[in-house]
Amino acid sequence: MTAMTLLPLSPRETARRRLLDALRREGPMARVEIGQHLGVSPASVSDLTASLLDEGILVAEETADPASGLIRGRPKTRLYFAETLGSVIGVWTGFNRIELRLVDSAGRNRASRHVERPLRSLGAEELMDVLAGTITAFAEETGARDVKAVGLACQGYVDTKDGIVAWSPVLGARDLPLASGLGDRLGKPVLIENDASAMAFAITQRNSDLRSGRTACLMVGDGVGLGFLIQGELYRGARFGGSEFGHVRLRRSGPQCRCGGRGCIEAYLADYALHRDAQLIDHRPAPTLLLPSEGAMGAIVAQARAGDPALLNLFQAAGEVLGDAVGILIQTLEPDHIVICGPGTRAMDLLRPSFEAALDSQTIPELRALAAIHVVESSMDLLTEGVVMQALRELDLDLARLKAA
Amino acid sequence: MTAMTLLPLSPRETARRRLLDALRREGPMARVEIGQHLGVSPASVSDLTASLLDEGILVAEETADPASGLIRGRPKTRLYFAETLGSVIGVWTGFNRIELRLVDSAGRNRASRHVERPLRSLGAEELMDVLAGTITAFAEETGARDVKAVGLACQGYVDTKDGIVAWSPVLGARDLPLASGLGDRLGKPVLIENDASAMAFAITQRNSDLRSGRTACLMVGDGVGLGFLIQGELYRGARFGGSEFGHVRLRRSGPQCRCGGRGCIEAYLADYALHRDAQLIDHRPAPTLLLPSEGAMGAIVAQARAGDPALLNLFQAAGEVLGDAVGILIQTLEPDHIVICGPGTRAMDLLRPSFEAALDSQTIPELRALAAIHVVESSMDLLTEGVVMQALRELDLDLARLKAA
DNA sequence: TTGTTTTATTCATAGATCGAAGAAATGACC
DNA sequence: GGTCATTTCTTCGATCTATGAATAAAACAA
Repeated sequence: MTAMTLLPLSPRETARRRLLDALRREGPMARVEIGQHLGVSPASVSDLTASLLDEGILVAEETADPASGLIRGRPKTRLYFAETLGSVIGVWTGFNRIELRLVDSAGRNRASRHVERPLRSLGAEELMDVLAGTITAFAEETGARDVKAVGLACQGYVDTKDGIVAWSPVLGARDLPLASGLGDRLGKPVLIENDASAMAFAITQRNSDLRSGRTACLMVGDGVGLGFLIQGELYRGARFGGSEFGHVRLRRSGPQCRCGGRGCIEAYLADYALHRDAQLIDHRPAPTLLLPSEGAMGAIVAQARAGDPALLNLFQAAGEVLGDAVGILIQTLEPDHIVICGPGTRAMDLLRPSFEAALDSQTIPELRALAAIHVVESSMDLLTEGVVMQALRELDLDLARLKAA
Repeated sequence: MTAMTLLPLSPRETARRRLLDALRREGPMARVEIGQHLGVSPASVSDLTASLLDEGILVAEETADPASGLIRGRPKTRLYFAETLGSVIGVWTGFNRIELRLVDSAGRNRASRHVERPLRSLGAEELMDVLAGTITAFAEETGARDVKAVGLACQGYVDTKDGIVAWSPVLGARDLPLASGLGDRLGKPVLIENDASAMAFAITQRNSDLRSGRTACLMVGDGVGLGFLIQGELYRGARFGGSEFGHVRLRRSGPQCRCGGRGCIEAYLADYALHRDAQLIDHRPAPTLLLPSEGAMGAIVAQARAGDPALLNLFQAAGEVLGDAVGILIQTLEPDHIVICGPGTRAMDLLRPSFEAALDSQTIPELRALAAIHVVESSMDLLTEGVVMQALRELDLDLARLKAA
């Protein structure tokens, strides 16, 4: 699945996308409501929905809206995605874990699962075999019928347009044509995306405030990533990748990072880093870079909350790095919104004092005041949600172009 | 002059702007050439140019293109800006210097000048009186007839849309309504812009490669600023300002910066910083934050090139900071082009070894390779060129809307 | 049955762009 | 000098998108 989103869209395609996006976010709507929601005339909505009904993408709901029982006038006929359109699978690949999600064409969750599986040591072909196998097994287990596309999110610099992983610390890959490799194995279109971008997309889809202006979503979890959106659309750098902000070096000789460098933001804040450093405090065996379980991370956080001074130091240092990172974002991009998200927010109470001190100490107060900072508690499955939404959008376009041809 | 550029433009206005921009960049062109240049049909060009000729913005050249003497067929009639449209003044305000430039409506330079004048100590009203006086005097000296607008660039966070300087280290201003204040005094529309953004705009207007994709222009001079462009249009943060990348803190307890903080990028790289630190080496009197003359800076560079070890250390540290700064830009924004520009490039030979070492040591090689780094030697007068171009663009829009009303 | 109200569609219009046909202005050639 | 070829520019009709206004549709209310 070449990400056609990134190529210029015709006015019709843009309008169509806006309509379908709104329906996925808001649920079934009548034509009038769609018009009001999008700021478009009823005539245009009628025209657009006529094509979409004709193509079988939308269907009119049989049952009337129960809430409208008391109002008189012609009842609304709400429109929604046809059940017969099939489903889409979203995947996230971490250092040693694969998360999977099955959704229908409306984006509603049907099943989700995760599998523990180290991926770093695998060669390119083996990696793609394992992923294809895992996805196929998931589809079979869940009885997924008619899977139309697969979306996959992973850490690293991902060329979403051409479907190539240019660089990834968790896959150990260089210029890996993952989309075509998986696509060939599965016989379906595959869209790939940077994981922080995927989560940022999911979060902004859920909050309309974050879709206007500029929103920087800093995801803290397995790694640290940045998803940056301008007017609700993901920012793309050279080769249409996202950002590798997590691998900005903040301290010249800091702890080891998965990328091979030292002192990266990620090397202080990511789960693997906190877990490793907590192990070192207890003089445990050689640290690994594996993604620790949520249970293990919860134990560390609980121990810190209980007052363990060494662990408190760890979180204090991490909070300081987080403050420095957000400070750089503010002074560089001056976003309207900064969202701190991902599993790492579980320890936000421990991070916050040093986070705010570091942030305030290095930003110009007038500029600091312009950015609203949101903390959104979100787990890894928001990643699969984000990438699945993107795959659905691409599918919408494919269907339109299929009809046109 | 409320910067209407930042409000959504109608399709007609967008087409009109693209046409006039192309004419200013390329010089007089025939309609066919414009069509080829912009990728637009001859019919559309005819339509647009008819309005522009009608409005008196463009005129057809009387003299035929001498190069086309040998070719047969109907000769081209080249179009260009009417001489009668008046002129525009561009201004840059530094810490203790004002640069001025007068251009005609085609953007051609007519006169330029600079004035030494400390501005930091002035109050808001006094500052605007001084600026208005300087601009009026410049207009009189140069015999500028019919000045239609003024563009002013300065350091700091500038709300270009509403014409307010939200924060500026050189003006000591907070939320200063500079555009309206100057506009009232001069009786003309005034556009204000961050200085690094203005220079970035001028540089990208001169090089078409830099107008596609994402271009980050790091200006090193009186201060350090970032102008970031996406597809040739300036990136705007919250409140429609640019970036204050120069005040990103790189070293936790580095040298004093004009912004009041310590260890900012600017505090190592700006002319005032290098000059101050060079003075300190020689145990000269208390350092000031004044902008040193080009002569003084040239002397320091010459002395370093001659092998002065203390000065070489200074430039080595500055180069390292430059490398760190560019590294952050690459990993955060992954631009297609990075331009290092401004008077600071005069010492690029001294900066380069430590610059490249620092850059390579902290960027992921695969990502580092995606960004082309350009060094553009450019003096302060490219700043006034940039802001004058922007004021001209606004004027184009004003004229169109005047006719429409 | 006849209105009233709200929803949805149809239709004519406006704006923008384009391809193709035609008009204009010149040199080439006999 | 007259005709033709060639290139530039304009005009005209067609297409596409979006809209307001008029119309049709589907209910409830009296």
